[in-house]
Amino acid sequence: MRKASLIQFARQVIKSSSSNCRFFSSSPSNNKLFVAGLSWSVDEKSLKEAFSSFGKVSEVRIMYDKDSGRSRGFGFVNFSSEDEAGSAKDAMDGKAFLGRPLKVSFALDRVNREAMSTRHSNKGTTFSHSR
DNA sequence: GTTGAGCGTT
Repeated sequence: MRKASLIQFARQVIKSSSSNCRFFSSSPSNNKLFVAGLSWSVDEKSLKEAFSSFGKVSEVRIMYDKDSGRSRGFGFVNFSSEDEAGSAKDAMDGKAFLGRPLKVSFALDRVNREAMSTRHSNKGTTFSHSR
């Protein structure tokens, strides 16, 4: 048996069980990585360049503050495979990036954009009529 | 010009 097969086996169990994946894997997410401890001057392309060295980065999302426009100091990195995500996490977690110790862990899937807004079917009232 | 644990749409 291979250790890679163990991961694939875990994924099948995750797909089979809707929410019990926490018991089979230490990672709540497969290829989504939560990156914190960043400097406030770090942007998405910098993190992508840093993490793409360990694997194929599919998406990089850094959270910014809408009140000040500056970065909140944390973000998310999506990898093409969980193996690369785990390698990047194991490699970048605890290391330093732009002068600050990096904190990398698996991300919690907070929301799916596909199921986000579809509730605007309510079109009976019109606020534009206020005068 | 600032600050420093965290899990999301800026």
